[in-house]
Amino acid sequence: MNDVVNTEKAAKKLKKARGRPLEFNQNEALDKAINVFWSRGYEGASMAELTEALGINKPSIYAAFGNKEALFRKALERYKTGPIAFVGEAMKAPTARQAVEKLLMQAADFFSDENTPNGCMIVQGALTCGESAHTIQQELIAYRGNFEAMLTQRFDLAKKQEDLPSHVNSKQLAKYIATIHQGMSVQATSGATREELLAVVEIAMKNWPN
Amino acid sequence: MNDVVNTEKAAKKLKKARGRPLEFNQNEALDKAINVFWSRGYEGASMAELTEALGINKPSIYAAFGNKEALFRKALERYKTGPIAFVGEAMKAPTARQAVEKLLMQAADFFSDENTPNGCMIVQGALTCGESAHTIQQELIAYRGNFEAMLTQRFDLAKKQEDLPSHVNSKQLAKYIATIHQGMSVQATSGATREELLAVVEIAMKNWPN
DNA sequence: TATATTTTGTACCGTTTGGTAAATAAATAA
DNA sequence: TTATTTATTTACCAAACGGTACAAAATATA
Repeated sequence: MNDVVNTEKAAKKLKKARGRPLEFNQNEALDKAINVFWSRGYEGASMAELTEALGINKPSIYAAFGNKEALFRKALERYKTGPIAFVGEAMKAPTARQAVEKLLMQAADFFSDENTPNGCMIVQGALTCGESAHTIQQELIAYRGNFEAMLTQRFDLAKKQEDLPSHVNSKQLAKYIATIHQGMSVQATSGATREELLAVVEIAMKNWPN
Repeated sequence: MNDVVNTEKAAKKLKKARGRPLEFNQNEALDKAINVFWSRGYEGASMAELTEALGINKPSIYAAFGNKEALFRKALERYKTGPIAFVGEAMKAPTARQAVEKLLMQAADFFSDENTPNGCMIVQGALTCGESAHTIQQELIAYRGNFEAMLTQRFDLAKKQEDLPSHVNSKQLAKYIATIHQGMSVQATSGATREELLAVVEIAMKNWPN
């Protein structure tokens, strides 16, 4: 039985849990939570609605995830590595221009996807809110800041590779792209179609530095 | 006394009111309401906070404005003709390019003004929300639609005046400008400075059709 | 002065909010 | 079997939500 030394985490996964087993899959529950927070925003999503969407009783949610704030955070983290994983992928394109084009075109698809809420959870999760949501609001601002920093880095790299001219200001260009991206999210939330968003991308890409 | 026939409205203004006079100025109260809704959003602004900000007791607010929804609508209407009156003014510039440049540069100032909440009330008033705010959410979407229609009209006019080339798609260009505008609002809400926003505007204007 | 009319302040309403206590159920370990 | 551990269920909590009843106060009219 005790033949190999395992890490605590591995042990936890291998050993069958001691008490009554969970009756739901945590990741599936998080996926459902993502959808509620995504369409309602942090404040607009009530625990009652979350409870019903997850199909789990409230005390089970609290036992598994902590509280509403912690649930949002975990949903957000999963949102980042799931639905919007394409963002990081797009950066790997050979040129900065291709990276941005890929990012924005995929965003147009993603924001207007009829199988998911429109727009971006990170933009509309808590743009404005009451005092009680202030922490979450700040965390989302930080997420958007990281997004912009990622773009800046990509452009700095492109300049080193002489893929972008040296006179380009990476930060300013990144903020411009982020602005388009966030504007597209607002547009999608308001009902803009995939085609409309793609037309916006086409115009936005016309002034790429050369 | 009854020497001239007045309209009902005029009569109401001339005749001294019959009962106890209002102890506050309705427009000043609306200005304070604008600030609360602007920074908190419709749902994030509680009647308790509004009551305190307006310096009026709740029953007086309800007597004067109806309910929270009606208060928001009246504040919004005043926001349109007050703080953002510059939007309509900008359209009067001699060329479409100048109109847009004026619009976005003034928006950069406005969104980052330290004397008022950051961003735009129409964008962040109810981007996402619970069911109870659905009507307000739709009304704000309509407001943004009107903004875009105004831009489209301006570009159509410019095409007639041969100020814009005939191949330009007015609707698409309008949506591009609206996207930038709304993205700037998100950026300002997240802490972007006037200078940063102006840099975004400069890049955005580089690809103006010629 | 008396009356009608309107606003104000206090104190309250039912509902919904996020969150939890406590008993029961389901599993493992001894 | 019995004890231990964990999850679920029901029922509940205080606080905050939007909204209002009602009496007192302030004005114009008669």
